[in-house]
Amino acid sequence: MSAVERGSRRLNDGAASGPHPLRSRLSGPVEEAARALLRARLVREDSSGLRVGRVVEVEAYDGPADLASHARFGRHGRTARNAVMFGPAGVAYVYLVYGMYDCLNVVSGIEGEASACLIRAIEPVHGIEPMRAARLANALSRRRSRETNSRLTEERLARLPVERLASGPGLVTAALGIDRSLNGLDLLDPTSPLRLEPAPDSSEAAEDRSREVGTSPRLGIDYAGPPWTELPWRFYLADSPALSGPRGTR
DNA sequence: GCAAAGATTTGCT
DNA sequence: GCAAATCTTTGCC
Repeated sequence: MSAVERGSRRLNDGAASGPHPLRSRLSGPVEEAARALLRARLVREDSSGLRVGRVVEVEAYDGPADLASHARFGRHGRTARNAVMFGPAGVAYVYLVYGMYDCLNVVSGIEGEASACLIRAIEPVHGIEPMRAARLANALSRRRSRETNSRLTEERLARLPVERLASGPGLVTAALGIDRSLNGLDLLDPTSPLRLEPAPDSSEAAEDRSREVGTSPRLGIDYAGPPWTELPWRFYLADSPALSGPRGTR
């Protein structure tokens, strides 16, 4: 076997690797991409170990015509920030919102389309304590926490239920240690330090598949105006305790 | 070069 | 329930 052939095989199962199981659906219409992301595993592998979450809430953003999308900027095309949105499906688009929180999107559709899905919440599956530690480090890095009472912040986070560790777009990135340095990363590459994997073929995943999908308008996009504020482009597993809140539909 | 606003979260009233 | 925190990006002068 040549080095190239070895590189095209999975490290652990030895089977030939075909196209990524999510690639086809992520390359389709953005609503289908959003539904494909529900139940998928978001996997973070770095110096603090392995962290895995089940995607339970996403929002679809449909390219430059969608006035709620960052792809609408750039009168004559793309801007420095939204450039990766115009790339192929499966690329990470990470941006800073409100000067404080990083948000993770998965680029979808075909190249040049610039549609993407915002990961709004995950249910922690593995690496709970590293997630909690990352949330704490993130909270303490903010001036507000330092000036008020870091002891209280610490105690609150220590008691925070597992399903609240990543129950919002800014909390997903905090729990998994995701920032803008990961912008442009290929989430469909099984060797990426941040990647997407299909729900495993197990009884646990069978339960996942029976969970109902709910939809609602997207949150926090009043600036876009109708019809964009009305489209039911937020998708979530209806029974999840990890949905974003308190503003979210719980 | 400058002003305005933002795909959020938290803590206090 | 409301407003502050915080800083990058964008559009316009």
